[in-house]
Amino acid sequence: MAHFSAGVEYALHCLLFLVDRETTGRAASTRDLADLQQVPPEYLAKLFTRLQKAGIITAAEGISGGMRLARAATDITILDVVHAVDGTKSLFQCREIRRNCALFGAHPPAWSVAGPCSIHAVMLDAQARMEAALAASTLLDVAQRVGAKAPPQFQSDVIKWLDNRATRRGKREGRMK
Amino acid sequence: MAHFSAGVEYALHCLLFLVDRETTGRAASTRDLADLQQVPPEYLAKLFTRLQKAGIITAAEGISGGMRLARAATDITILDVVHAVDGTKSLFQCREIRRNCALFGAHPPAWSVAGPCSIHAVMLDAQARMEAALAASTLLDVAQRVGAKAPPQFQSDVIKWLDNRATRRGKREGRMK
DNA sequence: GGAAATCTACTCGGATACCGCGTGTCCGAGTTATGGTGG
DNA sequence: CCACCATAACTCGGACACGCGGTATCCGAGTAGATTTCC
Repeated sequence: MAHFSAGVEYALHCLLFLVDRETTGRAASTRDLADLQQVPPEYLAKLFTRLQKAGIITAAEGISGGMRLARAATDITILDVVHAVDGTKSLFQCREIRRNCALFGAHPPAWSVAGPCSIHAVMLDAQARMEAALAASTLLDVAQRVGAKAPPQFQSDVIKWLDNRATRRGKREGRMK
Repeated sequence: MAHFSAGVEYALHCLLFLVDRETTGRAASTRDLADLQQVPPEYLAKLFTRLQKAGIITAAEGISGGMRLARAATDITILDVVHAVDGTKSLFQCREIRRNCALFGAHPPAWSVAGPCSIHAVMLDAQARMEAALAASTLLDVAQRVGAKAPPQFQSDVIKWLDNRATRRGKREGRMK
């Protein structure tokens, strides 16, 4: 399958909405963000705890709690989010086949295991270039590219949609004042 | 787990031995290559059929058959092998979450799905840089780096080991002339 | 001694079993603002 | 009118079920060289 999990995609899309939401200062709950994008709410909640541990978002508990960005959107790279959600897993897991050569017997000679495996080195280089590309774009970069495609009122529509759901919380059924 | 399968590692290590073997011109059987590196023989055989379909190696059938490189080692990149074994799978599988926005209802507007998803675009760029790195090193590059670490007689020892196993094929037990 | 049959080991391809991990769900615990209630 | 309590909805964390794909194994079919057998 793909190297990056579905959780990375979920998290990134949510964070893009949080970037827009930064202007108003209001927090957004995981349930509302999940309903907004039709993704499983409990699964999303689990992802957000990882984002919080990584210092990308801050969570407010209680009935009017929710998530907001922990630092400026220019200070959060795509790589940060990937690492927070998926951990720092590597593209290639070297099994040190070089030490299994039948000519060596039980104990491979020192020269054969000195330094990194040459195949592994190529893969590590490829991974480093990939991560450099992910570290080069920030949340704000992507959010602006999305915002440039949407019509002007779309962003405020989303803000209204989230605010509407947030303000009718805790109210008794049908007794909104 | 890791993005590149274990098959990629098996195949690359085998191909490195085939590079050394190119000088003598003799083919190497998958069974011998598997025993040389302690990897499962049947699994390796399956990998080699994929490498053959990709035009990386040629196979000779029959009792004294085996594998050899289909073209020069300078003409086979690491990316070629990865694609032959794992197929062209992508780092990131976009699920088009952008079209699931609750504000859209059943049919998302045209502007929301125009062009590639912005998150997907970042991932595609990262993947392109990774693949460029893998396409930059050839089998010969890696083989030379391995050969530089090994003592001089090691390469000939491997050739002798493989030749020894190849020549005692088809002979009746204990009746080698 | 030479031709035919047999045997061995190889490549090739499909079917299948196993198992770990990603994905998703469920549940309980602790927390905070709101609405209702009693003094 | 004010203090207090119950409720709703939130975050947090662990446990668990499900399904897919990577890994590995097995088996049968076809092929080519070495050996044996037979004329």
